[in-house]
Amino acid sequence: MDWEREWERLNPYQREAVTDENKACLVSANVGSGKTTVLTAKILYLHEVKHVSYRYMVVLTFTNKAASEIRERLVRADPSVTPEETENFGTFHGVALGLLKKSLPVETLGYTKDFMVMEPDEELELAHALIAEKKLKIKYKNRLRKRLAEAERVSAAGDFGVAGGQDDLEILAGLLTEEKLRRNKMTFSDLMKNACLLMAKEEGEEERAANIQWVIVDEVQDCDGKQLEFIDCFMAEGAKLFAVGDPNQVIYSWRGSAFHLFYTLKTRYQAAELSLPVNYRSCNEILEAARCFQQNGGALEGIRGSGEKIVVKNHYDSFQEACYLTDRIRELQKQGIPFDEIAIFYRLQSQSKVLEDVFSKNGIPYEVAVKTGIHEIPVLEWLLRLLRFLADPADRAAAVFVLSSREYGVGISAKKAEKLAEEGWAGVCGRKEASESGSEKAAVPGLFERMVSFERNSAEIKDTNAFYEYFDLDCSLKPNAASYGDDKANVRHFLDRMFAFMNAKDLKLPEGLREFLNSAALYGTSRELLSEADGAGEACVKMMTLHASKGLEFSHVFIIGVNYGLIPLRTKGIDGEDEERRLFFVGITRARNYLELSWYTNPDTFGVMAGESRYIRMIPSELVQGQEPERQTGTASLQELRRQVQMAKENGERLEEKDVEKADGMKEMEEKTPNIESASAEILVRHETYGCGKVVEEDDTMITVEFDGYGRKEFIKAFSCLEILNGQ
DNA sequence: ACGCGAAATATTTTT
DNA sequence: TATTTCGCGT
Repeated sequence: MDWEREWERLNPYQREAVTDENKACLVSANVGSGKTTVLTAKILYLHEVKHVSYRYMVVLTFTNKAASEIRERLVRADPSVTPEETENFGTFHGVALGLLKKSLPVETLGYTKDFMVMEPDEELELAHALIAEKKLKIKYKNRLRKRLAEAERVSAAGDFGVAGGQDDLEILAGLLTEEKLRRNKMTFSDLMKNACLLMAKEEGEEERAANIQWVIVDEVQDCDGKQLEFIDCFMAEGAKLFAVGDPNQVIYSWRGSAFHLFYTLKTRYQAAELSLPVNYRSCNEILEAARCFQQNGGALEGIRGSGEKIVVKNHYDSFQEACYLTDRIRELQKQGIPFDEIAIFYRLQSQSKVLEDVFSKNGIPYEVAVKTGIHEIPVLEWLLRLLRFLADPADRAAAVFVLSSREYGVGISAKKAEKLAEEGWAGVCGRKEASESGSEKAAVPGLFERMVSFERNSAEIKDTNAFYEYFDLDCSLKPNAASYGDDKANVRHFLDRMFAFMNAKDLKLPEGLREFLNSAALYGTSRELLSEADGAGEACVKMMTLHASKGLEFSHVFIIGVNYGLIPLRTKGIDGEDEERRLFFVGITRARNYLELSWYTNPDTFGVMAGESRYIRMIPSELVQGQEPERQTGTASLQELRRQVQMAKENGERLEEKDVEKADGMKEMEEKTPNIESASAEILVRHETYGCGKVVEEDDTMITVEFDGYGRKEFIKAFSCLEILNGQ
């Protein structure tokens, strides 16, 4: 490979980081400063110049996406790398799983080598089953997942008893651990915990860990305690550390990432501190604005020069905004900006709904960045349970789910399925008594029997078709159902993936299935497991939360709802507020060329204040291209109509609109709003389900509409989806 | 089983 | 600030 060429591309700061010789080196990498480039270059440098085998490096990332990006770049620069050499390149959890499977003595903890990864939903189900079985008293059962995670963090931090549980949460946690061990399963956090535990033990460590000479970490600022400990295990064996991260992009501290992490690492390993100040991504105006939200004082230098000013806009409400964005995106597209270079960021997932509605009505192709995982597709969720049962016939909950599923099961109640599963158990244990409960079995189609006898027959099932036919899946997927086509495609695609995985690893069915499920648990959120039918294709406008925007970049970025109460979100303490600021920083630094911020005059969500967020006023005005509030054309929302009426009436009698400082702008507006009936004789509206109707009464919060055929209906204004028909 | 006041919680999400 | 849930009283 051509190391010289790679070297040429680096700036002096990047070079310094790549060649750093310290035992531990912490690189404070600013946004858009070529973090991944440095990471890849470091790996290549160690290999090419220092002659360190890839095998002696551990490369840790937070997400699968980051892991595959590094691997891709590595292969591009050095096509000779093999997957075997880079076994320890991956996510923290992936690498931990690999170590546990290959070299760590899991037996000493009571596990066997073929343990399985337990997905979060499975753990939650198990917890609920245990609560029912042991009659535990647990408060806030619907927030159990959060409470358990919290309890685990607290106990990991060593504050025993501080949790001071008023319920049986701690007992439950204990039982859960026991049960997981009994079932030979580990959750994501168990993977980290157990890997640390076993690596810290002395026996056998010299042979294994002493080989690791370098630990290379991406996005260190997101590490939690366990991940830090994992790194520490390698360090204890004499490995060197090269970690890259950005303290300004700590936006997941609510998930347990340690905020003082840079400081901790610096003192623990006397790490050298370097920085990558040069931002290659954004134009000056955007960087200038970003600096206002930087908390960690490192310099942020741009090299791109000036571009467009930042645009700040004010919309009446989110509906108006969505209409405006529709036009704006069309306009941009006419100027040659492709859809997939445009992104819209917001604080809350729920904010995407209005945009989705308006965009799909107006034919703007969009994609909401939600994790389109397996679990959101019912048929795959069902299949997954089936596979889980096949991998572990002791998993009764999985069997019950499969059989009693309304959509794909055999149409029996959960209770009956439970009973059957229990009897089936007896059947499996002592097969001779099979004829005993003949009447029960005859009533149930063959699905269950096939599930139970799968293990015996699995050797003959070598591909998707064989599997599909063995279970007569056409029968389960119900050819008459509307979703049959999609379901079948999804199932077959998933099975294809499974068999491809097994063939690639040269595994047969029973073990191969377990391996595949483990891998699906860790990498399953990626789109690869889903059918290509949905997703792939034309360029789309991307819509996502500010959190989800981290690590991405776009030419044009719109951040919407920059109001008090949303950005920043109303938070508990000062530290939470700091994180909101970092979140905003992350958002604005995604933009390469154009950034537009908008806020609502009349937010339609409770708890959100009218008026621009303090954050907008923190941006120096010379960077901002001022803009008058947009006058609405075309379809008017109810609120907009009200505004127009008000404007007409108070013509000349100017409102004190300069008084932006006031947070109670919304209240003020409502007080000054005249009753709509005094200004307009008859207003016709349309409702999604009731059709057309006439407004008969309206006050500040409620509106009453008379519909043909439905009579009078009352709506709360903030929630009503009424379209004005004669608003102009 | 139901009603009431007090208390707690809300948002972001990868593996 | 609004909604949900808990726990205690009937």
